[in-house]
Amino acid sequence: MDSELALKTWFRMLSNTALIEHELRTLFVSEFKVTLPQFDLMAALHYAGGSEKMSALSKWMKVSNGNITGVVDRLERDGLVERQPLPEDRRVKIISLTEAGAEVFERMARRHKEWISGLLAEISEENLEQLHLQLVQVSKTIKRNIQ
Amino acid sequence: MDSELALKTWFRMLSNTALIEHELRTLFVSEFKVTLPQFDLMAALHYAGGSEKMSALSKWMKVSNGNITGVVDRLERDGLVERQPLPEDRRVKIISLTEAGAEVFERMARRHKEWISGLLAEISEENLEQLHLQLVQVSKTIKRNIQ
DNA sequence: CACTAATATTTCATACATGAAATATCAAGC
DNA sequence: GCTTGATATTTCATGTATGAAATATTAGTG
Repeated sequence: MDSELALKTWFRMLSNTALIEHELRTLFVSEFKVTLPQFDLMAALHYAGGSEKMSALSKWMKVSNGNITGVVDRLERDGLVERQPLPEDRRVKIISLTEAGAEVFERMARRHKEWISGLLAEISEENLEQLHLQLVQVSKTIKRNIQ
Repeated sequence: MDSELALKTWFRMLSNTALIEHELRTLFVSEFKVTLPQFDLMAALHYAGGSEKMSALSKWMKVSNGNITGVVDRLERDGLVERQPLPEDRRVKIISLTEAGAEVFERMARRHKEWISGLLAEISEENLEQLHLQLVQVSKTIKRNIQ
């Protein structure tokens, strides 16, 4: 196995990801004053049907509990999400999108999709399909080699 | 152009990168007590021939000046790099790997390559070659669409 | 030579990110 | 009912990250 090729491929994957992330962060902040982690958390809430426990967010987003606390703090301060108690278990906090948060999220999700497809626009459907399949394979391989 | 496919491909690229980065971070910290950004900075110094100006590091690593200051502070504290003045321009600081830093870097670079090729081990040479080529194309496309 | 521009680095306020410790609550078994 | 252990969240110390302001120095211009 050619470990130089593996390394080159990894560096390219890393730099592509960094480029796109940097661009997305800039766009989100300038158009919505929302950071990427904040958008990710709102997306997690959206796909969970609107509300979720702190611990479930932490697991889903694969970040630490402490991290979620901070991101939710700032989103709450900005009126995009709210914390509610769960009567039957007073340890739990339920986080949900506020009305304003849900409205902003819809607009952000639409723009996000436009931005991504804009960045990858000139890649042919066929190539993109093939790339996606390969990335799925890579994902399986990595997961096998990590556990 | 299928923007759902573009989005799926992006998510897969992002999650693969996050998985590998997480694994590398864990391995670097447990085996060398060095963080990923610290390794990256040492790698930049190594490939620059051993020493470099702060501003050149910032440009090369595509991070802000303030960030470089902090990473260098901690590497200096741990004895892996040192700051030296440049007599002919007293604004400049030259950062270089110490003897200890260079020695540790050699070991880290070797392990890094082993880890990456280990993670991607079961991917055939042919598939890896193809993936690399596609990622290079993606890189060109993105850069065209960002400027 | 004095003034202004530009360049190099650090400092600051803010926001992530981690893992470990602290706090609060619940659940199970005696 | 009380202890013990598990679960949920927050707090803390540390290390990235950004962009803007502050500082120091150099270079260019009248």
